Amino acid sequence: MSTSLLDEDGAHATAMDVLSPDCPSRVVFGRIGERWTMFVILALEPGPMRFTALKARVGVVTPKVLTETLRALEGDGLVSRRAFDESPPRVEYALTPLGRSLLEPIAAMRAWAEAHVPEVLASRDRALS
Amino acid sequence: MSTSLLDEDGAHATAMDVLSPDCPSRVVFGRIGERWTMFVILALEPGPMRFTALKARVGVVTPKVLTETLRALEGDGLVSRRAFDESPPRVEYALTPLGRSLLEPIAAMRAWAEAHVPEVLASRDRALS
DNA sequence: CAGTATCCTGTGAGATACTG
DNA sequence: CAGTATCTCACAGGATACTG
Repeated sequence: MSTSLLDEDGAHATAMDVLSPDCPSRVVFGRIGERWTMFVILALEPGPMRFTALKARVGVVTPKVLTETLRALEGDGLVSRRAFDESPPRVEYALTPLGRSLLEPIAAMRAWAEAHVPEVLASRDRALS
Repeated sequence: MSTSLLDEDGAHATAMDVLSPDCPSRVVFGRIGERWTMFVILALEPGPMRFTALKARVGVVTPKVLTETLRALEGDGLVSRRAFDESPPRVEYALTPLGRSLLEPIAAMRAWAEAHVPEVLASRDRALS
């Protein structure tokens, strides 16, 4: 993958590349690894949303951290920020088309979670004994 | 999702649940958030592997961290550990069926990365100016 | 070979308070 | 309302050395 993005052969052929330090995959796995990214993206799924509403949906996140996350996602082109020149201020965050496209693989993860989390939890219980 | 795993309606209906503190999704997103999980799983894709070989595939990881990661994945039932009573010692790690099933959503992420990482990187460049 | 055992550090993230 | 500004800290993770 780091050497050939358009590689057309099977999964095994590119499996090693993801492990190379300069592989673009690290970008993705690095970003989704950040604690709040996924939640913000999922929270934005219904549509454009104001800061406070977003914060409420995400839950316990502090404004500082939410802002940091949003800036990062903006920088990645996954989220757009639109400020209206009003008083009181009004700002709307939304997923960009690129950001919306991430919903699909995230959905795959969620589907996996729904299907298999019970097994994982059972395994964890067993591990404790 | 936290309230109804078998919910059959659309994505929007369950979008909020993932944000609840007790949602099982957190288990997944929490685990994949750990820095080395994905890499270990991907590294194990080809088949059973010894500690040192695994370490070499994953790259720069230290033995301590690799061990921690493996123990966690073992606890989750995603990876199995098999020790042969020989000298020198020999241990083989492998994906369990459950662990192998995780390869699918991971593949979706990788596919997304392959398709869109250039856009993300371009956006980051723009953000720096 | 397959790990442990220590020690150490950066930083992601929380708490709290304040402002254009 | 939509953030900033500080301060603080746990802890994931790294470096290094050692062992059954």
